[in-house]
Amino acid sequence: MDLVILTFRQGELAVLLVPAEGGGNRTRRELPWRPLESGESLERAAAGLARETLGAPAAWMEQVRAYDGRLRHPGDVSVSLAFVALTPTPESRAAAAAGEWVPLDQLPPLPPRQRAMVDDAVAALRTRVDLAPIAFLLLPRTFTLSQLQEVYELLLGRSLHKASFRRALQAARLVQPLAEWRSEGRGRPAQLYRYAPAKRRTSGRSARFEF
Amino acid sequence: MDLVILTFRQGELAVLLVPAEGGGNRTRRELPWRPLESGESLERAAAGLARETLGAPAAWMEQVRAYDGRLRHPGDVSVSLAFVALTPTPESRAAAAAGEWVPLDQLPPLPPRQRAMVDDAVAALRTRVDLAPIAFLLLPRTFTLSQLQEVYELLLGRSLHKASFRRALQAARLVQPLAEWRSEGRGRPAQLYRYAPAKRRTSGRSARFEF
DNA sequence: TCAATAGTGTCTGTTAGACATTATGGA
DNA sequence: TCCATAATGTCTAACAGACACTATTGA
Repeated sequence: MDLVILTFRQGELAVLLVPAEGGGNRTRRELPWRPLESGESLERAAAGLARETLGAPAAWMEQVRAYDGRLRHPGDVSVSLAFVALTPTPESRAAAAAGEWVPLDQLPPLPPRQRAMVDDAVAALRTRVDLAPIAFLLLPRTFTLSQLQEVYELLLGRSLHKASFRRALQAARLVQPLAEWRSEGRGRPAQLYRYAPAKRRTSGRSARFEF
Repeated sequence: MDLVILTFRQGELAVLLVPAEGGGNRTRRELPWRPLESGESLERAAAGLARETLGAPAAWMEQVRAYDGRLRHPGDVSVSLAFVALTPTPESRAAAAAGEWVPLDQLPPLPPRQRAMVDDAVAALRTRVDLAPIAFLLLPRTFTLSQLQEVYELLLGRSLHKASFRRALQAARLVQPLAEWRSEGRGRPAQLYRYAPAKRRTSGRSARFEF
């Protein structure tokens, strides 16, 4: 069982890597993983591994997929199961309990199976981003709309139109403005928001043929 | 490893069930499954099991997810991996090599873990139906647009507007009309089509908040 | 004053869905 | 003839994206 723990940090998606076990080269890093004990609940095992590595429970977890022996893995296991976990932006002072946040576009060489897991985890998020409020789980409790849009753009892999993004967000009634503003350098300070979903929309999306 | 093999038959989605092994009650049926041998490729094992059960290779396969011991399974395995497979509408004469097509809404009681697999397999299809041309894999080589719309409605779980469906289909340039018509009972005969994707569209779908 | 970012109002082209109408077979 | 289904044209409301503009801070 391997874990892809993701967060939003410094304008990028970052994954949590731990020092490779087995000694050897001391600079090598890898995804957190451990053998699955028989009879163990998958979700419980993944949640436990996340808590150990992160120092706190993950905000969200989901299975990604299973992998077989065709890609090399640091353990000599033939089948691995990958989970993806999300956690809010870590405070700069308190890093993870064990490990280091590495931006997705600065990944060191990983064992091939783990490299595939990272890619598949992000792809899995991408397919769920407009069906579940996962973007909010990557941000701190209060955030600016520009930060939120940045997360969506990272997850979707493309830039979004600002006015349209805010219109859709307002229509979805997902966030609540706070009486606080934050200055991020040069320009006008941004109002802070918090995630506060109101009521469900009756989706009503039609058949699309996007392939 | 368990297999959820689906097809479109008589206006419904149907799943392929085989007689339960282990003797016992001779009317019991279950999903096809077999233990995974260590070192075996997951995809290859699933494809082999599909070919044995179906008598022919499946048109498409994908992992669904892994399950643990919290739900009972006919084998005494603690962890199962479910795959979903699609196959075109079977000819009425030539049934599956081993097993029987059962409409999704007439499922007999299944082992709880397999019941969850069926639900998850359909849910997984639902999320992919507008991202991959899986609907065509459930139909025979030639089909009417009403049949195609019926498949989409079953996969999406809701009814679609006929004119809009055909407009979107035409814009996607996925099907080609044939010089054949088929009469389905009372009304005007329907033109037959075949799957013939032309060129890619540059998706361009924006951020949606459908939850 | 300038640069940079936040936030909003208006316009327009696209499109999903409603509605109506024609086409064509079987009963 | 009537009915059921196929297939298509037109209209409208909704909306994504473009554009422009105002607001508010730091340099």
